[in-house]
Amino acid sequence: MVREPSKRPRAAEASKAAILAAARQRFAADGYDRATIRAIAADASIDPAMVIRYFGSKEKLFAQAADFDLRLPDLTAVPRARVGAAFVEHFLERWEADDTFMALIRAAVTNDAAAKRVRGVLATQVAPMIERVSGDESHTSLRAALVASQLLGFALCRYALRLGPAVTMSRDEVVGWLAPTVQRYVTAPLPVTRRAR
Amino acid sequence: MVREPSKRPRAAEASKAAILAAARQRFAADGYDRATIRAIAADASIDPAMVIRYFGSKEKLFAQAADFDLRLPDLTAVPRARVGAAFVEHFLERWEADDTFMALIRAAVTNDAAAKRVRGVLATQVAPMIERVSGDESHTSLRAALVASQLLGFALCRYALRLGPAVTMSRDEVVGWLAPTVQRYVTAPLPVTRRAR
DNA sequence: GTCTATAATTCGATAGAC
DNA sequence: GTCTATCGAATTATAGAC
Repeated sequence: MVREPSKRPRAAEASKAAILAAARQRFAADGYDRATIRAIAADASIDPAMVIRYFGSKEKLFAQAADFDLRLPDLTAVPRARVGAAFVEHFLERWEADDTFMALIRAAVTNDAAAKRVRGVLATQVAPMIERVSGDESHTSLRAALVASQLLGFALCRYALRLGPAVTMSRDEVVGWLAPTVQRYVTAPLPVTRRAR
Repeated sequence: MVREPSKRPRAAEASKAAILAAARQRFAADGYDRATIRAIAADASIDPAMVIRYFGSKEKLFAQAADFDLRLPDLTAVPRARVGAAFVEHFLERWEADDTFMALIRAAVTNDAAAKRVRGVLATQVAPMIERVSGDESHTSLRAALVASQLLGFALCRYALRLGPAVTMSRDEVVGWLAPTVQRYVTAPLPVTRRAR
C-alpha cells in the first residue's frame, strides 16, 4: 500500500497493527494489570517477544493503545437546547464502536498514568467544546467534570459493572434520561450554594 | 470484652480486625490486583502467612473486607422534594468516612466477583429505598441504576480519576449540582421516548 | 499462635539462534 | 524479522519449626 524507498516495510506494520488491536481489546476487557503481554500476543497470533521488540515495554504499548480521539463533532452547529442530547448520543456511539475508551477508563481506575491520560482527553477534547457552547467562560473545567461524572458513570454501570437496567436500556431511553442532566451541566447557571469550602 | 468459655480468644480477633482494616485501605487505594497480601500484612504489622491462615485466600479476604453496609437512612422521613439532596449528602459522607465502598468500586471494574457484589448492594440497599420514596413500583431497578450512574460516576471522577474540579468542589457545591439530577431519576415520570429497542 | 522457609506460578523483559 | 529459551522478580499459598 505505502511506498517503500528501497528497504522492505515487510509485514511488520501489519503485525504492529494486529498487536495494537488485540491490546485495546484486552486492556478494555481485563484492565491494565490483568491484560498480559502473553495474552495480547496470543490474540494477535504473534510471539510475545515481538510485542516488547516493537513497543519497548508494556507501559509504552498501553500508551499507544490508549491514544484516543473522541472525535467530538462541532456542537455549535446544533441548537443550544439539544447540546445535552448531542453529547450523550455521540458518546454512546463512540464507545460502542471502539473499545479504546473503556480500556482507558478501566486502566485509569488503578493506574496513575492512565488516569492522567483521561484527564488529558477531557481537558483537550471535551472542555474546549463545552466552553464554546456553554456561553460561560469561567467554569468550563467544572462543567466538563460534571459532564464526565455522568457520562463515565453511566459507562461504568453499563460496561463494567453490568447493572441490568443500564445494560438493557435502549439508546433512546439512555438519551431521554441523561440528556437533560448533561444539558444542565453544560448550560445552567451556577446553583445557589455557598461557593468554596 | 467477650466471654470465653475456657479457651482463650487471644489476640487473634484483634489481628483479624487489623488485617481487615488494612485490607480495606489497600484494596481502596490500589485495586484488587495491585493490593498484595504482603503489603496488607505489613500495614497491619502481621505476618503474611497469618492473613492466609485467618481468611483462607486473597479472594475470601476481599469478600469479607468488601462486605459493605451503605447505612441508608429512612428517606421517607424527609420531604419528597429533598430526597435527591438527601441521597447525595449521605453518599458523600459515607464514602468519605469509609474506604470500603471505593475499594469495592475499584475492584469491581476488573473483577467479576466484586462487580456482582456491587450489584447486590444496589439491589438490596438502594433499590428498596427508591421504591419507597419514588411512588413508582414498576421501574425501581431502572431508577436505581440511573442514580448509581451519577453517584458512582462522581465518585469515580473525584477519588479515582482525580479530576481537578471534582476533587476541589465543596460538599455544598456537589449537592447543588447533583441533587437535582438524582431527584429527577428518583421521582420523575418516564421521559417520552420509544420504549425498548 | 506465630513465623521462617520455600514451593509453585506467572509475569515482564532479554539474549541469541535461525 | 521471527522465535526459542530463559532470566529475575514478584506473587499466592503451603509445610513445618518454635
